[in-house]
Amino acid sequence: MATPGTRKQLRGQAVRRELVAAADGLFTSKGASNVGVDEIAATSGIAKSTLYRWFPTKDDLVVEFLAQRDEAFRRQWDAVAREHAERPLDELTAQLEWICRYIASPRFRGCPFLNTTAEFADPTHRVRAAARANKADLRRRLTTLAARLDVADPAALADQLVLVIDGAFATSQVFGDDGPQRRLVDAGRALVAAARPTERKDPS
Amino acid sequence: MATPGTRKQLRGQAVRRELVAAADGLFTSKGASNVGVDEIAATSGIAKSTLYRWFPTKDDLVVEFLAQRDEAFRRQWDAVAREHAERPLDELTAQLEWICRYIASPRFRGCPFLNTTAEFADPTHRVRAAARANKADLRRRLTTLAARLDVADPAALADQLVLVIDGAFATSQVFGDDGPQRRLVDAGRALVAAARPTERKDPS
DNA sequence: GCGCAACGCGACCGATCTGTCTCGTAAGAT
DNA sequence: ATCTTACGAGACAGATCGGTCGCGTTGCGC
Repeated sequence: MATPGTRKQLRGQAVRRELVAAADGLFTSKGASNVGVDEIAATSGIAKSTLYRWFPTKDDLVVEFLAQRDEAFRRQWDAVAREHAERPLDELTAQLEWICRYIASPRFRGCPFLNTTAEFADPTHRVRAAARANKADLRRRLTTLAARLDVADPAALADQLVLVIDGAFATSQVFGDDGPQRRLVDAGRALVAAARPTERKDPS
Repeated sequence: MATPGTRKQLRGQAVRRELVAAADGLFTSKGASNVGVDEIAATSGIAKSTLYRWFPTKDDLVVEFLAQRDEAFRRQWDAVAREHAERPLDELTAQLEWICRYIASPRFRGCPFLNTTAEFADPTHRVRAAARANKADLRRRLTTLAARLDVADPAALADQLVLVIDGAFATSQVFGDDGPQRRLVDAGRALVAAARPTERKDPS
């Protein structure tokens, strides 16, 4: 972590990044359990023995892949949140909009956290725990965001928003580009509107 | 299919059912691609050579597994629909309620159609097509149901309902029993309420 | 300039996978 | 009673998997 002094450690970190980058591409396009370690080594141009020096098992590589995806997700979320600090409804709309664009981007092949959860059947597996951490974080963020919208039950609204977001992730892989995920933003705003106590049409 | 005359053909159908039943249990608990053909043969008590007589490849068995799950899903949906023929909002609530109970049942290990979609990365694969058929059918049923609720855009509401349903399926595997899937019925009713043009609190 | 550690290359191991084949047997059709 | 056919048991083939090991080479630290 903190300040690697020597050049060798720097190079080591570069090797790690290269490995995770190659693994990310392959895991994303083919599914983590459908990618062999040899293929990752060949794609990254890094020997298999070197790979196993940095990641003792393939599962470690999968966990690191998810950790980096998780960090990217949180960074993107924070960046959007910063642009709509005082307007929670606008922030929610913006968050749903970039998720929608993210799903529609050609490189997207399904939410990596949901995909690995489906691939690894054992709920106690480390990969499942890594995926769960991301979704728990999303749920938490939505709860604090819902609390800033004046609704009766913020936790309930947050969970409903989790449903439409993960639903958009999941269903986008079943149908193509014309799937129900296009209604994500509308669905989110509809849930907020229904959760509002009485009035209507009043952006806060 | 139609009337197997001889006793031998009858026995053949029984063997098929036995195989699919064993495969269903294993595919559900461990994931289709994490189950070997030998294990299915051992569990069902049927020789592997016999298995390959009825299902030329393992993929055929997975497709049949999905087909039977699809038929069971449609039968359940139809049965619930029949009980609420003239009250579309009640029907939707009832449909979401049994899906919620279905997810909460101890044997449930994730929607088989979403699971196999995540496991088989190739969108042109037959298993993916079988899963897509089920979800397209669900989308169609929701569209006709939404059309009976007096909303401006039935197709839009149907897609939003697909999001919460598939979201409940997906997120239930990430979180445990206390996941956001508990809000499925509330979410569905909220989407309907928001899609209604003006009035409020009026069950039709 | 010397020595150590990281790297590339690739053989290798044992386990597991899908799918094939052989053979002995038992049950149904005629 | 005979013939046919489905079945069980299990060996077998060919491929792929995760992971280990040894060896030659290169480059950084001292």
